[in-house]
Amino acid sequence: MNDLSPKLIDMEVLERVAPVIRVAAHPLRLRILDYLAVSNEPKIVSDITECCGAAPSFVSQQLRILKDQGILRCQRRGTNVYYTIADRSLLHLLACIRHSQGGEQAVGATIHRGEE
Amino acid sequence: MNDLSPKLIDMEVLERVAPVIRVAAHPLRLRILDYLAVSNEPKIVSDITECCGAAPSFVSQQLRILKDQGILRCQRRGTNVYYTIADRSLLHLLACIRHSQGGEQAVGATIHRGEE
DNA sequence: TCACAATATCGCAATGTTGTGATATACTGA
DNA sequence: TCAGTATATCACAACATTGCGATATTGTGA
Repeated sequence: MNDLSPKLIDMEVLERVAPVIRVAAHPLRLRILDYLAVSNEPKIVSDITECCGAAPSFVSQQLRILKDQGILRCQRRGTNVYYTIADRSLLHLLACIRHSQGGEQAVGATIHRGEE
Repeated sequence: MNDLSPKLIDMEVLERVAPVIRVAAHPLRLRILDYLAVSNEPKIVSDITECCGAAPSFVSQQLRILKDQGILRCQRRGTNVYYTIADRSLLHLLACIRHSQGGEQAVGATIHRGEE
């Protein structure tokens, strides 16, 4: 009943954060992030595709979504395209998931907006 | 190229976690969670509705989604229904968002599956 | 019992997401 | 230049989500 609005997170902030969270809300995209995080180096699309066990075109689409959100960055070298994590926001989330694989799970991330 | 699959988070786990993250990927639902977290006590639907500035029917639907995922719990008392946080998984996420309102933002959560 | 307030559900149109297969583009080496 | 490999885009059907207004349900107090 009493007004808590000064304590609440700005609706504007929530609206900015929600799409980033949405990007993480898909098993395949989480897998891509996890793979790139564990690899700790740029990876080419065919490797990412293989580790996902999904159709290349679908993986490519998901890579684009992640890139458009600024989570990934890519660089072409010859016929290959290397993807790497550009925004480490969601890594905390992955770490939490990993640490709780049996029983309770965790999700944690730090969403950077703008520069690193 | 080399096989990192033993280090990767199980696809099964990612598939279980993704829907919970998805539930958080909406500004209104984040607002509801934030409001209940800050209030730190059960709140009735009309209060939640007011703090959301959305149509009652829509808020009610979102409350159901959160309840169905086990994030919220509710209890009717007379003509009112009190909602409260049942699963503190996503609170870490809210805390991270709050701490980074200006500049970089953060998302963090611990997803409990099953009992508290 | 009835009017009323609080909440929930329904029905629906608009929009977005998922996943596939076909096709296009970019680059390399022969 | 051409065939071939790697990646991206397109078109599309199936399905899910968003958000609203109308209607239903639940419980209270008169």
